[in-house]
Amino acid sequence: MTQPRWLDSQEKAAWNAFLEVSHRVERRVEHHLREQEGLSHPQYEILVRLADAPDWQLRMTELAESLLTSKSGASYQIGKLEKAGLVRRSSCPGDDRGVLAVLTEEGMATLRRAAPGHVELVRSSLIDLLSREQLAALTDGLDTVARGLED
Amino acid sequence: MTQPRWLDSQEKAAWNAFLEVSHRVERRVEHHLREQEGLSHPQYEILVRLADAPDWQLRMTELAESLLTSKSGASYQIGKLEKAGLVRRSSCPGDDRGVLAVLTEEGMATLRRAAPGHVELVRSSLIDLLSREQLAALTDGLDTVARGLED
DNA sequence: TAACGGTTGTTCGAATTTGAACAACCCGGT
DNA sequence: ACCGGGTTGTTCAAATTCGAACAACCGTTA
Repeated sequence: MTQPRWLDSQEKAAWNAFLEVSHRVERRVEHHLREQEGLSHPQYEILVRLADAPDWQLRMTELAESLLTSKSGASYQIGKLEKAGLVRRSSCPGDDRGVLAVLTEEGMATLRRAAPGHVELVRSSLIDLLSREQLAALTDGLDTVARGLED
Repeated sequence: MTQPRWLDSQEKAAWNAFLEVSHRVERRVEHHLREQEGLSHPQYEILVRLADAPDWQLRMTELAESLLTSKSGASYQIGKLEKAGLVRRSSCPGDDRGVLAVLTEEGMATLRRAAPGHVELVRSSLIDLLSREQLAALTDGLDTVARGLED
């Protein structure tokens, strides 16, 4: 077995900073959304994706892939949102296996109510902490990584 | 109420890239470690922190803060690692409330076994996907954010 | 049309995380 | 010595996540 290519100090710093920021930001967002509207971050993301989708609806599988989560996880959260009246399930025309998650008016209203506070938190957690140049450079790096990780 | 400062397209791109990369990388690391040595990512991080600490030991609270997790979460994972023989609990000299988590020889051996594969995954998930300049810029941005988020 | 492999969404059990509650302990001021 | 506020680690219930298993359905092929 060949010698592993250990991380040098710069690479270690990059990895540690990445892990730290990921966790801290995720934690902040989670707490804030919970206190604000009683939503979890996954639930908020579901509302956003449905609001952006044509007719406010998406197939369960599309939703799960978009959220980078498991099918069962998506099913669980949609169940929660359905009980809360923010989303309803609908049969899928042309495919009896399919299920459409559809945003309700109440779901859209909740999203509109939560969005300003959420955006402010995103700003204070990431965007506004960086200069325009830093933000552009960060995005460039993250985009490159995202492309490299596509299956 | 004033108009919220919505994110422009560049800011939205930054936020989305950040979320996507966070999730994808975390998912990759989790799966890889699980298959490799049967460790979760939190467990691996515990072993790393203990291995770096003087006498291979840390107070439970120090550990929890270092991991950016809750005290109960740290307690749970230390319990798992203790059952697996990779860590042992020890009383804390000079403070009867305290508990020291101590890395065992077996724990260190497991870490040494897991480290090369983990480093390779970190490279293929982030480090090696970027040029030296991109990595430096990414680290700069993340460090700035980390400083801005410190409590 | 019957059969086949592939897809879709749900359900289940197991694992994990969190915050609150709690008991035990520490320490500075009285 | 003794409060009284703060700290420490564990336990608990609740929420969430995942993958495997499953039943139902799809489209293609024979």
